Amino acid sequence: METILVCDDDREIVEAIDIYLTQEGYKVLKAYDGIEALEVLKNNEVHLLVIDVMMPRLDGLRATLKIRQESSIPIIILSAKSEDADKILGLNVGADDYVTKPFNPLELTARVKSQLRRYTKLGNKTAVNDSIYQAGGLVINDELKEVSVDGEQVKLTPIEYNILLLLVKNQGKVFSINQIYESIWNEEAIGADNTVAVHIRHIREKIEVNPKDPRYLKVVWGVGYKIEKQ
Amino acid sequence: METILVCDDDREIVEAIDIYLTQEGYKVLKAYDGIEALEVLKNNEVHLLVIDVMMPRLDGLRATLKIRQESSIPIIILSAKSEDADKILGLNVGADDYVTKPFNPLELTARVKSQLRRYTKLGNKTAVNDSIYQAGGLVINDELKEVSVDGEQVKLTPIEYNILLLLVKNQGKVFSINQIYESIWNEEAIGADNTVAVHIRHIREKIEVNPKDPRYLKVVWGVGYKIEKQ
DNA sequence: AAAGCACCTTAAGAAAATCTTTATAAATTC
DNA sequence: GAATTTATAAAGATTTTCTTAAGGTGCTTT
Repeated sequence: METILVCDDDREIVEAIDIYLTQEGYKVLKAYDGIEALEVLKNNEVHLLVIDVMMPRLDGLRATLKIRQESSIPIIILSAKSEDADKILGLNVGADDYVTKPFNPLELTARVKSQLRRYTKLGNKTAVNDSIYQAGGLVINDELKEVSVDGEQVKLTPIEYNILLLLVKNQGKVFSINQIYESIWNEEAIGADNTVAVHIRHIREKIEVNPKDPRYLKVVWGVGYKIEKQ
Repeated sequence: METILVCDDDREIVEAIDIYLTQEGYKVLKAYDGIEALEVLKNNEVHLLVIDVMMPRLDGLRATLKIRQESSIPIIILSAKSEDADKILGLNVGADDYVTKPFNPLELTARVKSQLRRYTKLGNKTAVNDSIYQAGGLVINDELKEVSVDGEQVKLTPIEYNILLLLVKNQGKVFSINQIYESIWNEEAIGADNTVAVHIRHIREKIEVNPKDPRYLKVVWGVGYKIEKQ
């Protein structure tokens, strides 16, 4: 369950947002000015901050600037100030979203969910791309050593995995049986035809709907095997 | 330099956005309907998508739905439809932001920058932190299924791994041999003493400097085993 | 159409990895 | 000191994975 901090000196707004977000299954913490928000953030694991601009002591923009120096949690700014310049300033200061008052709480909720989806599920460029190789519905996560086809995970033996990874990493490129053997086993391929062919069969049994009519792992007659770009 | 795909059947809007984003130092690719956008995404590394809703062939919402199944890049939806229900639908379908037409290109630019900051610079709540268990120099990464001692990785068999994980997850707590058996094997522990003891020995051989004088995996005589909080 | 070769398939045999049991030694507790 | 618990090494058993053997099917060339 994610925890959301709502910070606004208008207590009615805080209560209203509390009701909607709690209904969505989130845990809601409250603060009524920027200093209090900093304190709550220091003592709790918070996954998203909804913060008003116009507040006593520390206003929302300054608080955002300070929080952004130490934290990467999503920040949604609320403001009665709807001039474009204010929005642009808030977004540039470090906010992920800017919602002008008065707002529909359902829209705010949808924006909260979108930010949390990004923060907790979708991840970012670095985390996502480095070790993921994809060919249509065939996905290999080389960090976790996991393979899935159309969302269903499949179990491969180590040699099966390495052959498939070689081909998915080099989509569109045809590898002869000898090339496959030498890449995976790191030795000269002498009489290895059948060994590789059996592994190919096993891979197809595991990733293809119909191994006799494969949609991923294709043969190029007289040349070798490939996985086509999807 | 990040690459942004702008997709709208209104070519003047595409050109206008191109000017502003290129001025900010981004590389801009263009598409004029959802099908074209999918094609560009397939053949290029794109870091953010700006996409209009109302387009021929494949509209922006359906395109977003499809793209989200295979990609986690930020998506900003543009739309002349400014009803709250439309915004909520777009955000729920998978968009990171929703901007209603007509829009100030400076505001759109600020929102683009905010989304890219999130995607390329700010960290996210990685699952990795949730899957790391540590007891001094003994670290278990349960997502990668990796164990290391003082920075050196050690190879454990599946049963060894599960026993160690149980104990590290519950540091300080003593588990009897029967409790260990029942937790790992999920069956009643009858005559299992020796089986568990052998695995304990093997674990110690792999993680301890001196298995006869273990610093992690301790016995509590007559009670069971534990890994102390370090 | 026939021959030759490449690819496909199945299952058995071999090898490797892992787990459990056996037998006994060492340590702890009463 | 006796009884019990824990520790240990190695053998035996089981499971998993890989390779080989044997033969079938499909494609290409003549």
